Amino acid sequence: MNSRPRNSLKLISEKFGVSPTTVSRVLSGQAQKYRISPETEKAIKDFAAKENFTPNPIAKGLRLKKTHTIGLIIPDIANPFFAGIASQVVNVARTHGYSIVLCDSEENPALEKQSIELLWARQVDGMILCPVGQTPDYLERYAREQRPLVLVDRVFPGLGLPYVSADNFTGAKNATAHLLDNGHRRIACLQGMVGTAPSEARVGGYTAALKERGVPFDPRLVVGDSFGEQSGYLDTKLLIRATPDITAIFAMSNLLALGALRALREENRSVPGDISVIAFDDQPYLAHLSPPLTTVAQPHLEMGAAAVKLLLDEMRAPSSATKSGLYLPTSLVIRQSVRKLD
Amino acid sequence: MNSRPRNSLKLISEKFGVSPTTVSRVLSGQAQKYRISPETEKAIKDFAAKENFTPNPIAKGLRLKKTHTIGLIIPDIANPFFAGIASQVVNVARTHGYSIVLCDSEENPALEKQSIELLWARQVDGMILCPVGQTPDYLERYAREQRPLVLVDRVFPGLGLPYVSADNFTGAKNATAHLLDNGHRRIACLQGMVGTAPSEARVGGYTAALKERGVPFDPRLVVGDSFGEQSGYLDTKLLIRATPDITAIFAMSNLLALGALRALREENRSVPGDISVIAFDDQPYLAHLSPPLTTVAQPHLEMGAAAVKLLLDEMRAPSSATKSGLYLPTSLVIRQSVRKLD
DNA sequence: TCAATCTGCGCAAACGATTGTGTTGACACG
DNA sequence: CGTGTCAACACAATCGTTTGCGCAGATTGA
Repeated sequence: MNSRPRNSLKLISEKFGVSPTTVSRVLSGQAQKYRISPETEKAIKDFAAKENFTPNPIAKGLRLKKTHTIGLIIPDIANPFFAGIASQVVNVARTHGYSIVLCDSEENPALEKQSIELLWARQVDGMILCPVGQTPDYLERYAREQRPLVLVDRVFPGLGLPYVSADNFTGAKNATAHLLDNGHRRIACLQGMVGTAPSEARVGGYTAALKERGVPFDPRLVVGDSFGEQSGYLDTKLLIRATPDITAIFAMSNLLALGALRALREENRSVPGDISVIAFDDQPYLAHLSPPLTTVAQPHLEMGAAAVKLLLDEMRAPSSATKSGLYLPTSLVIRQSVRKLD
Repeated sequence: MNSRPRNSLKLISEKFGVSPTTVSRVLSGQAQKYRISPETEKAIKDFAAKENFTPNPIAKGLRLKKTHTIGLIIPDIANPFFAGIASQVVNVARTHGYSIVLCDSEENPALEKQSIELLWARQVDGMILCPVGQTPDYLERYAREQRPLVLVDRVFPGLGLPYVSADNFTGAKNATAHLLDNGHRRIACLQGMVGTAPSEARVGGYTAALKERGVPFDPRLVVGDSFGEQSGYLDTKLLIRATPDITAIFAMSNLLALGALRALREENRSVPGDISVIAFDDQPYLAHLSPPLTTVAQPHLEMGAAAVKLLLDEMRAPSSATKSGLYLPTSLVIRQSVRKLD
């Protein structure tokens, strides 16, 4: 009733009067190495093709201790940024013969840790992780244990784990420079979760640009503590009350920008008439907002692809000398949310 | 070097001077059923907890022919609609002890078929599929083979497979009625891929609403053949040339609406001043467009959750009498893209 | 005292592949 | 005729679990 016999090496071998060994060797292309006769080989191959039989990966996994499976942990797969990463991870992995087991940590460090353990227990060959929190703690252990694990986006350099991230520093620096070029001097900065590498790097780029132009840095202009829409909304509201002289807002995520727009609309500030806005991370719909938003585009597709490739390297070489991090360049997409001041 | 010994029943059993059988029974909660002494039980349990050992799922899968794994095939994980479904699938599956193997068919029927085969070969216990094409052909086989498989969104009723979808008919009907209520009579309809259930149902709802109000149906007003942005853009362009008297556009997807907006902007038609627009499928950013778009919200989170539950049912009951389909209600989200005509 | 019952486990065969090491029969060569 | 070579495979162990029986010793009842 519940049994779905399917095929197996044994079944096939009986059908041809040979041993499972022979079938296995034929199907793994070792036929001539083991001098299987061409007739036997052809018969078996034809049959396998007709039934499109593949040796059971579970049994294979048990024997070979390789599951051809990669774990992927994402803080929120419904977030387009991460969905984009995931899509490339899935596709590149597939072309290399790997399947993806997907976990969603729901922006929850505890669940993230749990998922990591789950995936290792499930014998994945390697893992790609977009960490959620600030504290790597247990990640360090995996680094020591030499497990194939690569970090994406919210990376932790210095942990001894390979990682790939956008060049947040330069991206933010260029965006800020763009605002400065357009005459803005009082530029507010809606940052993301403090302590995370992307947020720190972006704020770093922001201050670097200011310093380069000799514009004084005002700590009151750097606000926020989350990448979410709520935070963008609230902090923008507070901002235009506390420092009404700002002429531009640099929102360090997509959602922060949306929140900012909502707040500005409620406060009857026009964009870019009264206040210019730059977002971080491009998404198709940003072009359709009112106004179309200027933003720093992250190469999130490339990030996903790069992560898989780094991981594959890591998986074949038990662990080369130093784990290399990878920063991918961003690009400034100029639309219509920045006004030129005179 | 490559060997990661880890733990195993055998290792643990040797540590406690018992047999692997005993350890297995303790860890699967069969201790008293097999009269394992409380001391032995506790010792083993404590050790397992400390090392947080779990019996190797691969070996378990081989023995039990159950992998506690569900396959999920999505046409495009980067599409927020599908990403939303996926997020719920992952989460609900997790709470039931199942992991998700994710495949992306890239809107490609051939790749879809290939992915299905891959997943079955990988011994998934069940599968959730968002089909891409119009022709079910090979799906029928799985229905006959009684495999646990549930369809989502682009469903095929009458195939003998359980499915879950939004109530596209009623959703479209209500949206059209909303336009009619606002005085619109010449309502164009940007449909999706013809032959797919969602598109047919939505067009069905549209015509039903017209008929109910006695508004004549004009076939020239129903155009398009894809859910993509390009199609929305192009067909809108053509539409306002061919039938300039339209006062409203019902775009039957998100992306179609974006395309329509782009075309209308280029043609200098204001929304909703000159032309009203209703979209299908709500996404957070629609509220931030100019103007905020009125749309038919699909319960895509619920759809994902329902799919998993249907699948779990299917997996425990080899196959009850008739496979039931499930239509989840939509809701009309009224924003500012529909103008009241007088 | 002997059989019956109970306690507390162990044996060994799967599950479906992979692999190092045989084994067998045919043929060649000297 | 003896031996060596070669073609064409087969054996059996192994990966880590689960599970239907089975079994030895202790206790109990009559």
